[in-house]
This record gives sequence, C-alpha cells and structure tokens, in this order.
Amino acid sequence: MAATSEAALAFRPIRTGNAFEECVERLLQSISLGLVEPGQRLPAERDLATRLGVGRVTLREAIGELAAAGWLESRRGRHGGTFVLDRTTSDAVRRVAVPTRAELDDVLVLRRVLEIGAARAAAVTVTPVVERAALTALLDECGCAPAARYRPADSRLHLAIAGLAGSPSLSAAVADVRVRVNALLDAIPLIERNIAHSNAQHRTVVSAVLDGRADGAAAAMAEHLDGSAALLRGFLG
Amino acid sequence: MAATSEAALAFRPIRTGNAFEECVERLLQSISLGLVEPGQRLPAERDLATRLGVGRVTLREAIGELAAAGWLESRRGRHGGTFVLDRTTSDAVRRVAVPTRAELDDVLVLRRVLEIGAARAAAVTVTPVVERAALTALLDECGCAPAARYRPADSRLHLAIAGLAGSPSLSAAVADVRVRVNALLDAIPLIERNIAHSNAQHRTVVSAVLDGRADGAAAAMAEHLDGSAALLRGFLG
DNA sequence: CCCCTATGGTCTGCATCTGACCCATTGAGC
DNA sequence: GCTCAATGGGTCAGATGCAGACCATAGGGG
Repeated sequence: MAATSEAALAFRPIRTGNAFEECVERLLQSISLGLVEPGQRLPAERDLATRLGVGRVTLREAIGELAAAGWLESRRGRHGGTFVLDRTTSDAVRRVAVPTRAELDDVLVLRRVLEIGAARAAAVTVTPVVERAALTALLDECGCAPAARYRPADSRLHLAIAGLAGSPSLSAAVADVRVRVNALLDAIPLIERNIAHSNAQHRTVVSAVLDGRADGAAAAMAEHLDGSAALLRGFLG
Repeated sequence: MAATSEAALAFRPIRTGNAFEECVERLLQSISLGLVEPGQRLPAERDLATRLGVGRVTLREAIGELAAAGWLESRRGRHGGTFVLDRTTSDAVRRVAVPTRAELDDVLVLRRVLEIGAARAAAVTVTPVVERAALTALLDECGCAPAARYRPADSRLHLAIAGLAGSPSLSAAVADVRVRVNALLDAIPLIERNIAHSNAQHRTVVSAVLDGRADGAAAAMAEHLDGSAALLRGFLG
C-alpha cells in the first residue's frame, strides 16, 4: 500500500496538456485571479511569449481563442496591444466538472496547508509601515466590489498576503491552488451574507498579519478557509 | 511594486524545459527521494510512458541517458525491464549551481510551510493502528542507513508523513520541494553528528503525529527543519 | 522441443512547437 | 505631412514529441 502511493508519486504525470491549452489556462487564471484587470494591457506578444516560455505562434493561438470568447481584444499600431475586456455581462458559462469527493478533499487540504502557512509566515516577515497601505487598499476593494467582481478581489487579497512571505514559489503554489478552488466556487451560489462574513474575517486576518501575530493570523485564516470549505462540501460533497 | 510581483506571478513560465529533460529529472528524483530503490524494477516502458504523460520514444531517450550515466540498466526478454543500479560507488559528481540568497530563502520558506502544514494535517488525520508500523519501519531505516543512503531514507520518511494528510497534490508539492532542498544538501558535508540529531527529531515528530498532537507535530517539525535550514544558510548563505 | 508472452529496440508518419523573418497598422514626434 | 518606432498579423523551415506498428530477445509452459 505504501508502495502504491510511492509509485503514484514517483510516476505522476509530467505534462498535463499541450502548450496551447496551458497558455489559455494561464491567461484565464490571470484574469480570474484579478492579476490583470479589465482595461489593462498585457505585455507585448514577443515579451509575453518569452516570459511564459512558449513560442509566439502558440501564444497567439491562445490569445485568439480568448479573443473569440470575448475575454481579450487585440489592437494594432503604435500604442496597440492586447487588452482585457470587461465582460460584466457575466455570460461566463463555466464548465464545472463535478469534482469527486477525493478531489475536493485533495484541493482543500492543500489550500489549508498553503494559505495558513503563508499567513503565518507573512506575519513573521511583515514590515507594517510598508505593507499596511497596500493591504488595506485590497481590503477596501473586497468590501466595495460588486458581487460579479468579488472573486478576483478576494484572490488578490489572499495572494498579497501570501506574497508577504517573500517566497515566489510559495506565491505560485497559492495561485495554483486558488485557481482550482475558484473553479469549484464558481459552481455554487455567491451569497451576499457569506461575502459580508468573509470580509469580516479578512479584516481579522490582515490585522493579525500587520501586528505580527503569527498564531493569530494562522487561526484567523483557518477559520476563514474552513468556512469556505464547509460551503463547498455542503453544495458539492 | 505590487504590480511587479503580480506580473511575475501572472506571467511566470509555463514549461521549464522539454519533455526529455523533465523525464530525466523525474527519474533521478524518484531515485534520490528513495521512491525506487536499487535493484528494483521500473514499470514497463509503455506503462511508464503513459503514466508520465510522455511518448515512449522520449522516455527511452531519458532512460538511455541515465543508463549511460550508470543509474539504470535495461534487460530484454520475458522477465526483463529497467532496473535501478546500486551506485554505492558514490561517483555522483553532482553539478551544484551555487544558489542565490533569494533562491535559498525561496525554497526554505516553501519547505517550511509545506512540511509543517503537512505534519500538522497528518496528526489530525492519522489512524495510529494502521500507520504506526509503517512509520516506525521508516524510522528504523533512517537509523540504520549508512551515510551514503541516508538522504533517500530521510526523504521517504518525510514523504510518508506528508502522505498521511491524504492529499496527493500536497504529497507532490512536498516531493518537489524536497528535491530542490536535496540538491542543496548535496553541496554541503553530511556530518554524523547531525544525522544522529536528525534521527532524534524524527522520533519526536513521528511520536507527536501518531499521538494526534497537531501542535506538537508542527513544533517538532519546525525545529527539525530549522536545524537543517541553519546548516544550509551557514554553508551556502 | 516449440510456441507463447512480456519485455526492450526500432522505424515511420503525423502533429505540435519554436525561432526567425517580413508585412501591416497605428499614433507620436519632428 | 513624413518618418519612425512599437505593436499585432502572418508565413516558413526545422526541431521536438508522439502514437502506432513492427522486430528482437529471453524465459516459461505445454
């Protein structure tokens, strides 16, 4: 039995899909995580292709697909570029493959470990004088965002907290796991009351982080995540 | 400044190398993490290629490279296969690119978050009656292993603890970060006294996990990791 | 002894991906 | 108004990667 799980670990897949699909995914993720906002311009194709480590043709195919789906728009010329559209129409018909119980547990356990650990590490590392302004601004964005834009604002705040830990790899891992969780959250209703509750918990987390209270930050984050996990298990489990 | 780090996150590379190189890496990792042991047989090429998500030709090139380097040996025929060689000769001339201070911090912070979180989760999930035997066996392996085989035994124990959390994604993340840390550890001397110290800490961690003491397991793991981190920072930082 | 089976070894055709090159478009500044 | 620079748009050759078919080899069972 140990041998089975060790083999699963040793011989797990190297590549999940082709470069084109991964490009589409990554760009969609950047939008849904709020890392690039409506109206904003993406880096130039040549630059972006280099950063993503794919060929320009491949990147262009991905951009083309997202443009056709109404997420992006490309403009030529001197100050042209590829721009993120607003898409408030919320015609996002998300394909939400119903997750297995095992898949749900998998991603929720991973998120718990990563985000609680990141919050704790952030509290230890933080220099409040520098970070207070940024974090409170993100808190406000969460508070003011209309329901349709809540998820990206929420993600940005969480990523900012994780980023304070100072480990790019940790930030990337948190971003990846949030993408997986967001896909699940899109399958369940977004209730106004839950948003308010979340915002209160956000304030508690940020306050603990800024005060350097590691255990407090971890506990507050744990409570926050467990609330969202309970929602997911209730609707999907 | 926030925008910079967000861009770095959103537009980070999709693929780190080609399929062939990643295959070589993965197979080497499986060996160095102790997931496949000397004398053991790998899955048949067709099977392994499917699991890794690469073509059989690509996998064969990777195997060929490792065979040329003395890590693997292929035998044809009815009960043939690809076997892991012993390589106690320790002629492993590891290319150890000296890491930046930033890279060192990056990987150590990530490891801290993942492994402490995993140990805590393991303590909550564990069913001692089932797991006690497996964990104590791995503890013994660590205690008895000659210095040349210590690193794999150590890794197997850590991966087993992480595996108790029940999240394949978490296990994979721990495996990945341990590979990175092991590469650094290979660059510094392996001192007998440190091994003894590590083994004592291992016993404390396993005991806390089996008793279901989450905070105790986390604290013990933190102490263990901080010791190794201090060594790395001392030699490399 | 012969045949069957599970394995590594090899070849071929096709899809994908990449880097390099040139064209088309737009607006800013001279 | 002209020119220039920055950008998207497109094409092509070559490299890489992949699925499938087939061959070669060794051992086990009839």
